[in-house]
Amino acid sequence: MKFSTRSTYGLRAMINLAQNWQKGSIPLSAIAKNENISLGYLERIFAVLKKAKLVKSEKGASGGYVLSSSPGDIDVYSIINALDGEASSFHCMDEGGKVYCNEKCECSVEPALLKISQAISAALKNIKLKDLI
Amino acid sequence: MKFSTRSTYGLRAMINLAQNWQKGSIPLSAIAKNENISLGYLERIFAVLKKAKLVKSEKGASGGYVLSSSPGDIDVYSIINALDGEASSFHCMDEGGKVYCNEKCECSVEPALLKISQAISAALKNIKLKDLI
DNA sequence: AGAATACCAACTAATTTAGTAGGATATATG
DNA sequence: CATATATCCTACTAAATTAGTTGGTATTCT
Repeated sequence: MKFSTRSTYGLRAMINLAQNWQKGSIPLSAIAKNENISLGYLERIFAVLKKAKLVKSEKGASGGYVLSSSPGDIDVYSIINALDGEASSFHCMDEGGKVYCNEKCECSVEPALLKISQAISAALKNIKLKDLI
Repeated sequence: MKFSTRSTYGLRAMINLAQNWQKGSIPLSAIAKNENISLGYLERIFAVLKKAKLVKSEKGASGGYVLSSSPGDIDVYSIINALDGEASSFHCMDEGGKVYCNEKCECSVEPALLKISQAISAALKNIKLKDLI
């Protein structure tokens, strides 16, 4: 289970923003250069992060992105969940955690997969950006 | 971060084996039918699980697969790690946990990604097959 | 002998991923 | 006001991965 580059890039960028939090808006071009990530790709990643209300943007010269709340209030789960879909869920599990592997599914594995899912979510929710600086 | 069907199928099959542990070898055809998974695909999944020494096989009629140790001794981390590569690692992180996003990488995110990686691994190592029956 | 099983390799269609290209819109600053 | 610097938006593409199929071979129980 590897994280996609999308998640990885997103996380690295968010950590970058957290490190420069007091400096106000940071343009993506700076982050792209810092982290050696393609600017165009990073733009689309930030479109998602913005939609998830994890960052705010300011247009125009000297604009850029800022965290929408303090590094202590944003957890890793939210970031990964926004970028790679429902974090720690399984192929045969829908958004609510319901398993649908069989038609007549009184599926014996449902509680098992759910348990694993929740363990990972809990672990990620417990890590805040502040802890990663 | 979704688990691939490979991991999901593998987990479901392993849970199935754990449930039938006392019955000895179970043929893949039974699991495939039970779990509604394509037999050919399941065969390749079990080739990996066997290589990782998580299951043992017996050829021939009335053969099949058994867990290599008791359901209390096999954890979810081992299964997912075998099937989907180093569990909870990142795009820019090699097997040892070293980050290589930049050439001149005294990379500031390395400890961060490592911390996340380890949190997930720990959560998964803590769940045994026995806990999922 | 025959059936059931593990084991193995090659091929394929579909999807996802990561990245590129080219622009439109907004805004701070000289 | 002009310009540079941003976000924002859409479409395209090459590469990789994924899930699955097919057609076998080797082994062993009955």
